[in-house]
Amino acid sequence: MKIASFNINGIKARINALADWLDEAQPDVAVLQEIKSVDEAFPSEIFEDRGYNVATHGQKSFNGVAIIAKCPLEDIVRGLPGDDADEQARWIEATVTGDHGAIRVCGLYLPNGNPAPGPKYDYKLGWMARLEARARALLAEEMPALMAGDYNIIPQPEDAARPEAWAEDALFLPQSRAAFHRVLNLGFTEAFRARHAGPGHYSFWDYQAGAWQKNNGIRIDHILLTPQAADLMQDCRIDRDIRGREKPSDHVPIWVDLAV
DNA sequence: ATGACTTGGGTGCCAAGA
Repeated sequence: MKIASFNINGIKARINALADWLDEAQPDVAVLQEIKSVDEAFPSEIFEDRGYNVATHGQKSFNGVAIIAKCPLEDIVRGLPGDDADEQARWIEATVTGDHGAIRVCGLYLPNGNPAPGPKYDYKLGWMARLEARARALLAEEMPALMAGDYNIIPQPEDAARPEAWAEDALFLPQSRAAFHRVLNLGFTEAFRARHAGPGHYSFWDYQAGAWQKNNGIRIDHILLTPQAADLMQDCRIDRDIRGREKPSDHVPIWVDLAV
């Protein structure tokens, strides 16, 4: 089962690029971030025409996440637990079942947090504390599960072409990275790093200042696997070339192949 | 050191992104 994550930076602006990617990559499941659409306006037909079931958790203008799957989406939950006052649509999860069993799939769009320090950074750290709580509960289930999405975290210096440029940024501050590693160290496997070592692997390139042409990228889209899911991993890749296409998102897809 | 792109809506500019 191929499970992908893709921050599409606006569903309306990405319909053609997204349709092309779906036709080629053929993920069985995908979590999408930054749909920037309310649920009622989400163009589900481009997915349904290709045999996907769709669940969205959107809001007006900003954020918004979705999950699509060629199999049924069961037990859909919208919103990250822990703060009933949080109105930002950044979390969705559902259970999908393949030929060899079920897996819980969580899609997330972690807050950017800039400028730091400030209220946006406080929100990021608070959100990550809630993520840690949900992560602990997932591990306690002792079943195949994953948390995939735009984490807005550069885990290590090798995950940025120019780490010095990010020293004061909310994506790379020690406190941000520590919060990410606290979640990871609960017992998750970071799928990409379990299979690919070394620098030069990125999932985001800024639209500005020729970042793509200079390969000035960062790796901020991640897939975290529970031990039961990690045992099933067969592959994990970043679809880098997507960034060079017509009207691209500033992120590219990352995906895992699991023997589910 | 600074600039610069792209998106959606609060529209002909603005906030937000990372």
